Amino acid sequence: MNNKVTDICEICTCVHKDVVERVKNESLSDELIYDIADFFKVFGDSTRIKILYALLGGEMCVGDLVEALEMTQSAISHQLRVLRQNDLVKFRKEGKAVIYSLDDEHVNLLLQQSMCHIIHKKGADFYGK
Amino acid sequence: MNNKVTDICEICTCVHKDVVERVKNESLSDELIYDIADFFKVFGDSTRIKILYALLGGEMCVGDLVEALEMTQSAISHQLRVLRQNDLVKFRKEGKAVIYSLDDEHVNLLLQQSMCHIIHKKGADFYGK
DNA sequence: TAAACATATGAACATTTATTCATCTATATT
DNA sequence: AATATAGATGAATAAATGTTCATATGTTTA
Repeated sequence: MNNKVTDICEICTCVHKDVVERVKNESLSDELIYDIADFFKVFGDSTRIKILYALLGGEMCVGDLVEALEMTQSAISHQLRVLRQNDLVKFRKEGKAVIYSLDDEHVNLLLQQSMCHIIHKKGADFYGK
Repeated sequence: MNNKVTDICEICTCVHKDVVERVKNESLSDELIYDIADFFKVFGDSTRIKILYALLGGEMCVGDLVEALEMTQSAISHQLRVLRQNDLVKFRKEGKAVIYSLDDEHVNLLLQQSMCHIIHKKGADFYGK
């Protein structure tokens, strides 16, 4: 098969019209779809997960994160920006330091849930090293 | 600054030892971190979100998805593989057709939650087109 | 005011990832 | 058995993403 988006209907015959019709009617706006995907994308990076998990324990300045996660200051800072832009962390300034904390109640819930899910599924050890 | 991972401790002085110590002790295994990030990564693509959302309404064959989402059969099939590999969808064969459905109770919950979250935050319209 | 420090950021580079194209497999129909 | 159909998949390409390097900004201290 070689479906162009424009001529799917004529070529593909294994179609349940009622199902397709219903799904098309109930479809979400493209904008919402992208927002949902982007939301998850933020959680889809190990550095950001580490940062978020660290902040679950309380606020931390950038230097703390750099040392605790053993990564460069630049890498941490770039990822903090992503988290900021998506309203997952907030910050306050204290002299030279910038102190970050979780911004969102949902974050906690979401991380806990996903960990339960994964641990349950893979039987992974919770704490490591 | 120019932090190498190996010499962070000597260079960076804005560090709260107690905090760093605690975070290091409570850190998750690298494996679990990657599993969590990978888990979210699966939801971080608009095509996969569309497929999952479509399947929330009930099982569908590949051809139905192709037509409903107006994408090529190949693109749909590739993404179904990702969803399969992550145990988010299951399938049964019926003649030539392969019929997919959601595999996991969590998926429903997670999608609903994230949508609520985003709609709440952005005030987006739920249904679109 | 100059120097030091904590953090942020732009550009470059490397890696990952999604889609397309072509082809392959398996089932069904003639 | 030959042909048609539904779906899967490998390779190639284009786009997105994360890290590093170098440098900029803003605050504090000497």
